[in-house]
Amino acid sequence: MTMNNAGGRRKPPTIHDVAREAGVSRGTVSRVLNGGHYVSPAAQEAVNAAIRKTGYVVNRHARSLITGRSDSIGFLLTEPQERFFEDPNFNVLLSSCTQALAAHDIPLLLMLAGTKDERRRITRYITAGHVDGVLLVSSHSGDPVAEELREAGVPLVQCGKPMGPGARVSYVAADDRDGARDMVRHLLSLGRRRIAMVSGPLDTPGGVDRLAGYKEVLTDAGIAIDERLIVSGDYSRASGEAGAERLLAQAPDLDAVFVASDLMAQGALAALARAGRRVPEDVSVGGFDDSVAALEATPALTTIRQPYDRISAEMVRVLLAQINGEDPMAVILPTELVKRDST
Amino acid sequence: MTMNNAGGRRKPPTIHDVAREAGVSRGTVSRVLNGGHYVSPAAQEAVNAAIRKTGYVVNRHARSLITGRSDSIGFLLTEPQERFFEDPNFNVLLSSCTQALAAHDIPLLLMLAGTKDERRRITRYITAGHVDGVLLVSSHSGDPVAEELREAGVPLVQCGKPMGPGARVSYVAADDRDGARDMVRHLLSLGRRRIAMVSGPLDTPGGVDRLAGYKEVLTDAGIAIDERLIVSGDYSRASGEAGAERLLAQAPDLDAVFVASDLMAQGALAALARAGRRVPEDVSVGGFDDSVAALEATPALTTIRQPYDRISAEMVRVLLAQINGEDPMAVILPTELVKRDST
DNA sequence: TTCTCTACTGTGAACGCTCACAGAAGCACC
DNA sequence: GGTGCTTCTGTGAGCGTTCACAGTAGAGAA
Repeated sequence: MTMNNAGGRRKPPTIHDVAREAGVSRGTVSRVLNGGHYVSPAAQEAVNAAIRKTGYVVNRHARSLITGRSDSIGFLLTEPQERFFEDPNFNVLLSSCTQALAAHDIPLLLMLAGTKDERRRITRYITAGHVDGVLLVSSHSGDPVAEELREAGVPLVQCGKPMGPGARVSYVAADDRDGARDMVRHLLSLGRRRIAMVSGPLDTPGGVDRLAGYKEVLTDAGIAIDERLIVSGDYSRASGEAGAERLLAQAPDLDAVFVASDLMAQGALAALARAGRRVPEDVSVGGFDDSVAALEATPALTTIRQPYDRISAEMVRVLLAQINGEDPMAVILPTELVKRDST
Repeated sequence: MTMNNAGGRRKPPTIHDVAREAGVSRGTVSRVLNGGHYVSPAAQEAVNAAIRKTGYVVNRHARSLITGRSDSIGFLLTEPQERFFEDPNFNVLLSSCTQALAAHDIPLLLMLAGTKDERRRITRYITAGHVDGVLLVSSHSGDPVAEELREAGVPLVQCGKPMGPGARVSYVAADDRDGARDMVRHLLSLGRRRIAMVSGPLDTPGGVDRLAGYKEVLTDAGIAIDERLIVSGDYSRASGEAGAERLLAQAPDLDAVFVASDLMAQGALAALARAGRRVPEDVSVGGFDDSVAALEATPALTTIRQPYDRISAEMVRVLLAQINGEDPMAVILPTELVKRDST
């Protein structure tokens, strides 16, 4: 029935047109549009018919001007774009956030701000009020963008723990330290004693916490920390490969490697295979994330599962709460050890 | 100097506050904001100082309400999300579109509408006027979303030729048919005569045109078309692998395969290797796209380069022109044969 | 002087919507 | 018959901008 303005040139109908068509006032149409409370069934019906007939779509600019809301959420990624495409975690996180927002009928806008220039443009867009809140993903979590948005009063939830101690910013994260503890305990239970680690970047809480969990369990077990058994990478596959090579050179007697991400673990497996070490016979390998990278690896990776679906759901919940005026909060979710063939 | 509203609770300053602070009228502030023509240097200066002092940011909702513009562009992808992450072409297309828009200081909003539900939500968001125009990427190019947006009068440029014949919708595409011709001529020049093809989906113009180019060159060379040498896939790696296996079964005497995408070609190479065929000695393999998949393949793929940077630039140019009231138009760009190790 | 032109500035009226308020109608209760 | 309550409806104001228009001042030409 939307036979009009096929060319797209004519002005779209306004709430006024709908009101006239339905024989009611603007107020009544507005009430129907926003939930339909205190509207008689007859009026309800008439308005809906008029909307169908005119092909009316609400002008969100006009609405936002009054309400101060845009009813949309931004998913902001400040990583370089290649990382976004390389790391399967983003895929999972993105689709589960989309799903969580779908329950509230809110569209998700993806914003890739890998370059400085783009970061500026996107920040301006956000602070102009085009989205009600932001789900922020960035591994460098002392991110200036986060600070800028927070200062501008934009509701914000970060994925992963931020670096600074007392920053009043919401975040949702898996319990990195506890996950690391589980993995190292598992490796110990297999009889391994020369357990190496490829950690994440040490300027991020995720990198620091996983390493801390590793050291804690070893110390508790009476095993001295050997710095030759520790290197760090940046979560990319290539850095995992390089890290494992370094470990093999520094500590050829290692009998297990705990790698702080599945993608890095893939690289490490490649390096071990090249060095002639059999996994899991000679060396046990543990990953972190439980992304598809863990399943695609040969052998399939034993890893620590990050509950991405729950993380997304919590991020959305916290963000919406904050949009409604609640205070920032932190949520830490438990991880789970997933045993496969690499240990 | 933006010391105010750190908590984000106080109302942001309006153009009125700036005007008062600078001792001028709203009109003058507005003029400074929009290019600064017909404003005295003194007023210019005063307004800029007032903006800095108050931390004023223009309210885009109010602006958009009047101008009918939002100064942002949507990049809409109606593919399933996995495909987006798998196919390196999207990465390239996306970043070059971002770059092309950056020249106009326009932010790009990425919208992934893989599911029907999400498609509805995003379509509503777009038709409500939240973006000025849409760059649409979808291989199923008779896409109902395109039709809906066109009907709603939203400026739209599609990447790749749309399916329907006379639809008045803008698009930018590489010359698929000509690219295919180049590749098949190249294979012929190497002395190959049993040239097989893994085409794209035959319900898309890209799939059809590349196949047409293949048939045309063979026919011109006096070689009869053998249907056993032709299968089709969906551009994914897996479908390329399956396609090559089918070809090997149907026509074991093939001496070349032209695969309609690099990603599928990767799969085909895997299948050929498993069957013990050496590339390029026993079988020459040609791809299409020249994405990173072509370089990552072993051996490196000879392929047809799609000029993604030019495609993006043209998409943006055509879209902006259309936003400014110009008529839809089609742009076809030439491809280029890139010789590497697989032929 | 007077007129015209240019450079600049201020003002009211929109843009399309929501929100608060006032008012009407119907019903029940004392 | 008044009073209070609930359900529904219409109206005016206002959100923060831009835009068209009117108006001022100064320079140069007649």
